[in-house]
Amino acid sequence: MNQTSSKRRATVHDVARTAGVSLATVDRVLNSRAGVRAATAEKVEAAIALIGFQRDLSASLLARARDLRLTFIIPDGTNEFMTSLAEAVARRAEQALTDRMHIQTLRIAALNPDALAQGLDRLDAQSCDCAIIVAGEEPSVLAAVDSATRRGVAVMTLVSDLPGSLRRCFIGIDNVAAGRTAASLLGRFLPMGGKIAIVAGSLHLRDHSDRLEGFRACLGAEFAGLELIGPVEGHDERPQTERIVAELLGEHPDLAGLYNLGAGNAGLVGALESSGRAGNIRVIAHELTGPTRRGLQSGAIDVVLDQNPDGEIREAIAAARNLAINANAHVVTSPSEIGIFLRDNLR
Amino acid sequence: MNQTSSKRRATVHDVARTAGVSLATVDRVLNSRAGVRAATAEKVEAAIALIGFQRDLSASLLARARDLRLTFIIPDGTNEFMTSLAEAVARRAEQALTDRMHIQTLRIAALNPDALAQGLDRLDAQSCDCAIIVAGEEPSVLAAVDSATRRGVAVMTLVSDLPGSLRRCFIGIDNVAAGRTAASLLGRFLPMGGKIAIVAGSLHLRDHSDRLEGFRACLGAEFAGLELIGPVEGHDERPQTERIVAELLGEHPDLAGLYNLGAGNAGLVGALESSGRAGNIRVIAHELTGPTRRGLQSGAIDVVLDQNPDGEIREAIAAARNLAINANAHVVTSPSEIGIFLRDNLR
DNA sequence: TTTATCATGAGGTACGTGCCTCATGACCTT
DNA sequence: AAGGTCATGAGGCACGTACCTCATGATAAA
Repeated sequence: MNQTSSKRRATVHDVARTAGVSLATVDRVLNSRAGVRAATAEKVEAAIALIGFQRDLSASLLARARDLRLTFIIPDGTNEFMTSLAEAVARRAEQALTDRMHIQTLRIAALNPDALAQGLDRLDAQSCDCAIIVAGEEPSVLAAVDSATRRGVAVMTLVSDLPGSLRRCFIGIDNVAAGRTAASLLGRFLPMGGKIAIVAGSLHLRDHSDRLEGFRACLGAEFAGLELIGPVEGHDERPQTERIVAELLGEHPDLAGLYNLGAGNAGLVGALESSGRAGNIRVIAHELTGPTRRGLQSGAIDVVLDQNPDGEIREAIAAARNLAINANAHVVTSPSEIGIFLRDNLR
Repeated sequence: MNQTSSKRRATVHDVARTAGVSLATVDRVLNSRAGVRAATAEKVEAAIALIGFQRDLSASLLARARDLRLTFIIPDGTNEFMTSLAEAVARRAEQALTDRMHIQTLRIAALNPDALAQGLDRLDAQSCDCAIIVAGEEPSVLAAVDSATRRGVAVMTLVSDLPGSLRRCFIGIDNVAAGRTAASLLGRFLPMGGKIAIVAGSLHLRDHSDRLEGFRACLGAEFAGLELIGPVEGHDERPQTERIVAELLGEHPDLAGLYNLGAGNAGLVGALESSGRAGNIRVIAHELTGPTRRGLQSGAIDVVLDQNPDGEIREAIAAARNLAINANAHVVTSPSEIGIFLRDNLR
């Protein structure tokens, strides 16, 4: 049974006493100011490690009379998932004020790596402690991430990762697992076999290709009785997706299942409903947004795999606070949970 | 586009100036100390509302040189879900120290309302700001919750709610929705119909009866081709559950699906595996624990519906902080997300 | 040796809030 | 009118950290 331990939390005073130096020196080390010999700095570091000192972030922010400043950079445009991400940020921003955090959102033209890079370039350590970005893997973006990191602006990736960069951590789901999950559900939904079509946004997007990989692997290994059609690309846009889904439906009157691993779900639902076959085909899509929600309600979509924007934003904010406490800590973030929604557990 | 607003956050000084009173008076109102006329207090309240003052929790805790103290009361025993809840609390407790929160866990004999009530009775406002409890609906518990609330210890319910009490909020999933979700999945898994058995822990537990209600409603409305057997009760214990599942399997050689809405999943998996029919029956269970995880891996269980202990604990802590900022605020908490796990998206 | 440079210590103020003491003046009671 | 009660104001100290100035002593450069 955990009893209330009355052990006092270690403070800078304790560090000073343990290291045998003055408060001023501890302060210089903690805030990496000049004027400390390497040997002295090491004594201080050792004392910190010994007594397990952890900077009190709140007191620190209070003393500086400033907030922790986070900047979210989220693609602008018609993608409903990005909109809901931005909304989740906004919701969280209010409460965060209470914890001395100032959260700013930048919407930047989707699929425009240079615009994103410029946005990152404009951030400086004086006005932003941490940037959280949703970005594709492009050279100019990678360069901007590394440059921002070196300027003292920590960068975290959201939804889609940038493994080769200096980003401090990634917040998002395991998209390979998401693809496997879709396959595993569809496989169970169709115990007698049949044709399954795959629709993607663009296979140049890492999350999309990861989902495809997982989907194929699981289907091949566990549900050999299913025949795969596609993938065909709808570029995450409503009209294109509607057109290609309509074509698929026309070409395959016996289509049994459909997996849309990208966006453009308004088009997907539109095509299904005007074909008159909504409800007769098992359909799995991604991201709980207006169109997918309506699809679930009407029965056109069976299952939606989701990223839970609110959870990811919370996670991102928590990670940013940890970074602020210990700038060179290795931040560990486990992939967030994949949300699975049916009509019956809509939130 | 949100630009960085340089508006300063309102402080007690601003409240004093706006209300035309002194700092001391504002302080007396804020901390409900005596010696303020009703009319004056109202002026202060009005000023607070006008300028949107929010107490800075961190500074407040700092000034009092103390932590926010939370006590989790979680049933002790063999129930693996409760263990994982307690583990989630422990994980969170470390990080919480950074935010000046001290988290204590009390494990109390499961299904023992009087022990729980005594535990609550022992908490006083001097040593505990908020209690978060997992409790069944019993008169002695309800009384203890109300008494604790009146003593100044806020109480929140976790997993299972106590609607009639003075508890400040409930953190948990919508169990009726969980039941509906199970039915909806099983229905899609068995498009050709068949027999489905229901196993419960005890229908006197509110969460169990809620799940049953949702399951039946959805099945009746959408999947009329399925025949329902049970519910039979296994009292959340391994041996009893194993026995009754073995009996069910024996009596129904054509069983197509099984829904265990309670615990005791080690017994469920054991019975399925020793019958040799694991994998041939679609099985849905609750709570991602050791046994259900193994069941998913081996294929004995198809889907696990989960409460996500970590998420619920985080939610509870956030709600407790809000309560601390504004003791008489109406805390709104939406039901947490129902986690749905297959072998393919295990975390 | 003298001077410059540097590492370090001592101590102050500030941040927003809680909590304390003491003084002042208004009102009520008799 | 004298004494009492009560609401309120003024101000200080504390919490843990940041950041500043100034003094002191050590070491290196001239």
